[in-house]
Amino acid sequence: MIDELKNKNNASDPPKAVVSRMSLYLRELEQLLSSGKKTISSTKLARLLGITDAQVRKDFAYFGQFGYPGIGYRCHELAEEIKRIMGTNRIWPVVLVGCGNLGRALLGHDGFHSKGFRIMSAFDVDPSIVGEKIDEIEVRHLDDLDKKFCQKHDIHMAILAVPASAAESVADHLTKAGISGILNFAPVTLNFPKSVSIAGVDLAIELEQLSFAVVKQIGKQ
Amino acid sequence: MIDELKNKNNASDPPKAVVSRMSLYLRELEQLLSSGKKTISSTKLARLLGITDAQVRKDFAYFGQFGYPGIGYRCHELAEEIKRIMGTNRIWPVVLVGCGNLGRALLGHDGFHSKGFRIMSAFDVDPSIVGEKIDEIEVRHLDDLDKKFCQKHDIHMAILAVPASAAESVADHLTKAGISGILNFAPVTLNFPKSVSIAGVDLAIELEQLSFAVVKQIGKQ
DNA sequence: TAGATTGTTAATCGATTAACAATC
DNA sequence: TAGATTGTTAATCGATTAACAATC
Repeated sequence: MIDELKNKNNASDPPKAVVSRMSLYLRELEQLLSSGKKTISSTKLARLLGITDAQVRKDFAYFGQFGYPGIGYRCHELAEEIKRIMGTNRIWPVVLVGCGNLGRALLGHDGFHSKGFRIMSAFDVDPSIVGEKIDEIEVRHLDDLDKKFCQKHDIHMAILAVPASAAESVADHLTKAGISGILNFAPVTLNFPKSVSIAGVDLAIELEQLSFAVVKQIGKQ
Repeated sequence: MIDELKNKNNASDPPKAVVSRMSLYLRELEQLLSSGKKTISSTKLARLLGITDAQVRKDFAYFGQFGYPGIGYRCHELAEEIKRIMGTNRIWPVVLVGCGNLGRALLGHDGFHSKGFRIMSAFDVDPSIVGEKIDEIEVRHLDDLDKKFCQKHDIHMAILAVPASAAESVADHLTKAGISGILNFAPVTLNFPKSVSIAGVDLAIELEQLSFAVVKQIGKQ
């Protein structure tokens, strides 16, 4: 049936919300492992995340069968499966573009390292910053970040921490260099073909969302 | 039980996804305004965000009627309405807890300031950091951040940039001080009563999500 | 007016939840 | 075996989209 084909084709393309929760499951599993837990049930994992047990099982079902009826999930095994699914069962070299306030903090961010992301080079266009050494990494000029560089160093991802006004043109530069994943911290929408994946993090918007919730909360008092 | 029913039926409680898009609309409107645009149609606004025009109109409909048939939306007016809805039509004093690498970067983050968020005080527990001055702000000991302090300075929100291991207990401290909104950068799930709103930003997870998309993309080649 | 565009209703689509046979 | 828990199907719930009368 046509519907069946549609469903099958969509099955290899899990909903964004599911993929997003996979990272949360992994984060909990790492914590469980570090506290010595060997197995976990969907019910308990769900409670940790404030969701339903059915959702946990359904989410995993998009990718395979990882559990043991009567037992639950083996934490280590499941964590490894999720890493494989997410593509974080390897080391990813990453570049940072924009070495201002935020960029510098990201350079030294521990969390990246422990998930296997290695910022192996940093770039800027400001002559007063280019050549500087930050955390053992010498800042290079953005011009050096070209197709040749990305191929040589197997670079597929960039962290973009430039001012809003520069974001679009720098992102364009990155895609021309062959980068297909951009973590964008500039407060702008980047409209690119879907062969380039863009994750946007707008810190001020996060606070704004909190403001909405807080106003609602204060109103209740 | 009655409260639960009320919440479910409460039309004044728009979906999270809608609230999240309101911030994106506002961001686009500010850009349109700065480029001199006076009005914008739902179709054009939708195109800027890669969504449908119907969704734009439906989203606004949760909060009221802001458009003019035949004309569209007046950018300035709509921006002001969204600010009012989000609660960012005022200045919010905010505190920062955790003055490490990331915390320092957040202290000087321009984006917060332009949305009206003012980090008016910073806290830590490390004796080698307490007393230090960062960006004109003296770091105080977390013990000083109590109910009295929050009431005196009208503090409702905190930015949490402490290590994962400390996050839960510090967040607990914050809620006891009367804070009802926490922007959490620690890579842990914080389970709190819903009278406390928590927005979590896990930078490593953002890269992990990108990894998933990039692996898929590379596979297609 | 004629063309443009909103606000809203109904239809569609997708995601979550409940239930339970299968399994260990 | 008995109790626990998965994987999956069907039901429910919610969100998005299409369509169009109302409006400027």
